[in-house]
Amino acid sequence: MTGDAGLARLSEALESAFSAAGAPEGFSPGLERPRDPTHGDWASNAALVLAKRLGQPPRALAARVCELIDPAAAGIAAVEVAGPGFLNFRLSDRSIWPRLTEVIEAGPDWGRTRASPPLRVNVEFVSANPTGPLHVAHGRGAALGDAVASLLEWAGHDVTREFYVNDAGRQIELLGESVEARYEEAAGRPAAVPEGGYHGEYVRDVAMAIRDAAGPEFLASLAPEERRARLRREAVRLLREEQAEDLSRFGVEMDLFYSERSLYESGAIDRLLEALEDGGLIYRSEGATWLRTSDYGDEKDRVLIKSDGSFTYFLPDLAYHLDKARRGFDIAIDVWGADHQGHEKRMLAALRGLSCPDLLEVLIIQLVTVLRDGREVRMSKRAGRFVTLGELVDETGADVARYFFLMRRAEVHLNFDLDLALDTSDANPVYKVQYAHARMCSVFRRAGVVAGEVPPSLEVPDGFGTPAEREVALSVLRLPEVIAAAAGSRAPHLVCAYLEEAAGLVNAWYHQGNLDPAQRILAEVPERAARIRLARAVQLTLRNGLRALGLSAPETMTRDAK
RNA sequence: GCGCCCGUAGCUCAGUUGGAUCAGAGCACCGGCCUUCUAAGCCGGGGGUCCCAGGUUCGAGUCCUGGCGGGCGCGCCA
Repeated sequence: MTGDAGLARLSEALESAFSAAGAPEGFSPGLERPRDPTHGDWASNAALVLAKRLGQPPRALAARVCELIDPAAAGIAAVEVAGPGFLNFRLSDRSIWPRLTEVIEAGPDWGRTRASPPLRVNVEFVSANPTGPLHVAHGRGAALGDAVASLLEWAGHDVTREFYVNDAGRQIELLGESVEARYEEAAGRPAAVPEGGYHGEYVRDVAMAIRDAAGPEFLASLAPEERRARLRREAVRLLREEQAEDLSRFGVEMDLFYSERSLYESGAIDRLLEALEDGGLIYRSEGATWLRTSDYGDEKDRVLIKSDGSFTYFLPDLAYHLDKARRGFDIAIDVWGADHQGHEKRMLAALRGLSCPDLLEVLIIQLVTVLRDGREVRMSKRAGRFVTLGELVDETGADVARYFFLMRRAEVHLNFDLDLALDTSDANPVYKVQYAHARMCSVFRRAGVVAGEVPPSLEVPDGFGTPAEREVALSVLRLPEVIAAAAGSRAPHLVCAYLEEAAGLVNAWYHQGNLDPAQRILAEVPERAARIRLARAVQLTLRNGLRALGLSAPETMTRDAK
């Protein structure tokens, strides 16, 4: 829960040095991590930023700050002026070890930070129509939404995971008619799936399941209207259950499934229409009722009530989003597929018109292409032919599928490479990270220690045996800031990149022992206890990083016989 | 035609909030090492006009403008 205490020390020492050098009140020098390790552990460009204001050459200013900074207070071993006026800092090894102690003490909470202020955040994702199984695109939304939610929790916010169920409206009617057609067919009566209806094989399965559960005589005894209503209701219920089951197997647990139908029943839609009427935000034209979204940034006004009297999708959806504000959420994050991108402007505009300008944040995720043997696996929703999320999880496992969905930014088209996903070597980034974690656990078993009982702090060693060891230690310390940054920018892929890098450093460190047995973690040398503690710190870091993304961190992994 | 997203190594992509110490990773390829602290590795190497052209700046892969190329969306469907 601590953030980075070592960085805070350096930051304070640097600030007071700048202040003594004549920096204006309230100036806080920036610190960043240089890409090039020869530039030290931390660097500041503050002298360049201030040079003009203070009327001094950047290098001279930097040199002055160099003299003024107190190395002991800052926890640094060296500071130097570089290039046009950068300050490069090298942390002292003695200041790093106590921070590893903090990592071990934090244990399962290592990586969590406190948010100020903590916000109530609603993350809405998947929200698939209950008209069929979830497919791979839903999987990407599920992985991303759940990971963003989790990262926000790790960053100290209060999060609700929510699925909006479109259990009303035209698509549900079509589903009911499609199921009815399959039911009639099975009874030997001629019937056809309606125009725009659902043709997938699962529709037949659903129809049969309902018939068998209710008893064929019972359904046959109902009046046609009643039977259709029942088939529709039962189909929605079954498909919702199936979706929830698929999500659960994928490791996603929703806090709330919010029913669209409930908005009609609670009167929320009527109240919204009244409020819109009173506010003069709607008008009638060509027999329809329109919302003045173009007054608030949309390209054109949008229909809420069609000329046949039925509602568009937009009306209940708007009522739903207003309800999120009513329930007290500070932020509502919606995860939408690229095909819904056109709705973003109208929803933001409508909420602006209804005095909720800052509520909604929309994350648009681009499409997913599944590749097998380097070729695209073609999908067709109309023909009901697609890769379902369930099939994907069966084939790759939940961890692999989730990781592959998360490792790219949401804005880029995703190529899901099934061949790489099924590779169990370190070439597969998921296994690379999980293996590194399992290796550390193996070291504990070999040493006969229980991971949770590794003492956080014995005496602090003077330094690190090798540069590889030092790099691992510094990498470990970055977890909280990486998670907080990923949460802030709603970008789980930043955590993936970090974990892969950390795993690479761990592997390099570990494999040194193969070349030189004295470098093994468990070598009988004085450094052994310190190395076990570093192994524990890195194991916690990998595990908590994986968990913050919603993945597991196995302690043992069996490899398939080759 | 309009809107959103993308364009960086052979391939897949990172590059954090408006820059500096930014030409990067993984895979593939080539060369060397290891056969283990179980978990298919480790080290090194080649390879790039960061789509193009302007602009802002002391400084642009990053910001602005205009092009070009690709994806998606533009219903009183959801």
